[in-house]
Amino acid sequence: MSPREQPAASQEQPSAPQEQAAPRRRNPRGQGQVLRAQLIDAAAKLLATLDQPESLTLRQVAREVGVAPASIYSHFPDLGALVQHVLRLRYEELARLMDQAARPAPDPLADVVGRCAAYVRWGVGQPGHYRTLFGGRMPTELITGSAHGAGEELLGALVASLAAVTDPDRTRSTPERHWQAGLLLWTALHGLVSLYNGHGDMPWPPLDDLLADLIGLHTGRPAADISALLASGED
Amino acid sequence: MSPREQPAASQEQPSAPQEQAAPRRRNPRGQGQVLRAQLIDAAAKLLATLDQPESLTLRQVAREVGVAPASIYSHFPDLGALVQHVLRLRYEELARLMDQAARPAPDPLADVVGRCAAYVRWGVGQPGHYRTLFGGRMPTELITGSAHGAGEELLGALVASLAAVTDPDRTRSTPERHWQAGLLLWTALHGLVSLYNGHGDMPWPPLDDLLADLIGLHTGRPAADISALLASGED
DNA sequence: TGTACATCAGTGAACGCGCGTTCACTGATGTAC
DNA sequence: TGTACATCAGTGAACGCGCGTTCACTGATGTAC
Repeated sequence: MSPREQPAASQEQPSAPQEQAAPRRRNPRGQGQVLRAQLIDAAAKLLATLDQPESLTLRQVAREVGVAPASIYSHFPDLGALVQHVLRLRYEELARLMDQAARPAPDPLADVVGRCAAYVRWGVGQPGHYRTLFGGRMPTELITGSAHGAGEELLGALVASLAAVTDPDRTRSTPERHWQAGLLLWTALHGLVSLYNGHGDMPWPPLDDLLADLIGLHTGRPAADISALLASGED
Repeated sequence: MSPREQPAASQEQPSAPQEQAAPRRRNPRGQGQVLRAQLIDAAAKLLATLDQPESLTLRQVAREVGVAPASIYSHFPDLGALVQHVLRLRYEELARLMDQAARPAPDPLADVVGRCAAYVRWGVGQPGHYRTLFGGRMPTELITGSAHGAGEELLGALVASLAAVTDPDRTRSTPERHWQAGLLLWTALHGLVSLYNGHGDMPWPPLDDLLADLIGLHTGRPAADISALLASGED
């Protein structure tokens, strides 16, 4: 993981997609869903880029695509629906990355380390998306409210993964305590990502060192073992 | 700590301070600073109450006090300066509460437990303020940027407090590792407050149980000891 | 003791802006006869 | 093979709103002479 890079600030300049030249051609007949995909891409890009993603506007998305604001209504009832769609995609992406990071794991510790590392790396790599998903009121209304429940899936997998390390044969503790331990691990990961993203000016140690200590505390394993697994799991 | 109470939602109804009756009397001659104090109080109340405190507007503050929007400019150059002032007060309040919670502590463990409990209780008691202080970009610009540095004070005290438990005679570890451990404790506390405030719909265990486990992990002490200290430290 | 003046603590109207949303429309393309 | 029509994929102008900020002003109160 790189020591610390500025998260591509550029708040107020959406890069002016096509200023005056090439004023976007209307899609041909059966291709209405092309704009839909472009709107999703543009909203995703803006949510990832803006450092206050909650203030994304419908007109910003329209400008980014190069389309009239009214055109969005042909594809989404309002901006909320578009953002909700993007968040669902991001959520699925994160859950998939975590599962993929865990799948090749040769043992339970590597599994939980893989999941945690995937979570933290995704979070610090896309601060805007992370903030939109987990930073405030949005997720409750958009994700859980949409009867999707990827949040509980993600957390459930983490709980199981942690329990497999701390209580391999599930005899030492109760499901309630496993849940509580997994929840606590999640809050720790969230706190790390969230403060790291928001307070870049502080003197942060390398993220992998913090992550190794963090996982070490929650699993009861030596941080050195975790560090080795983290290093082997880097791209 | 109470099991879980709704954080006084009421987003769009600032309680209509004085609808038509009693239209606020101008302050007498030397009392110009009275409005200043009222503006600070109103901004503090709104920041604490709104569940998206970052979208506070100058006109909302003016309405809350019952004053013309332009009147604010006599006391603050803009809304940012007013918010900055409020945040500084809240920050000092939090730091003071943490110190007070630690002061009567008979031993290092009670000291760190007192500090953590004060932090978490303040955070879940005033979600809006917590979010404004620690939830995003604001603190960096407003607090640290204002050459105040209460953030580092708060964190520094926590680092020292934790080190007094894990390394009483400061021989087992280095200042760098103490710093890293304290920082990790802070991120854990932040993650707990932040997710608890933002995801009230999840099945949360009692906050004190989570806090006891959390401090237990970071100090290496039994959670039962922490629980006892937490219970004795309640109001 | 009276009075002109200065100052204080705001007010009220106006500005220009970006916003979400609506509505009638437009022009290209496919399809029925 | 031609032509009227339907549909698709948007457009462009307008609306009303709340916002930050400005500017000339107002009315009460203190102060100098």
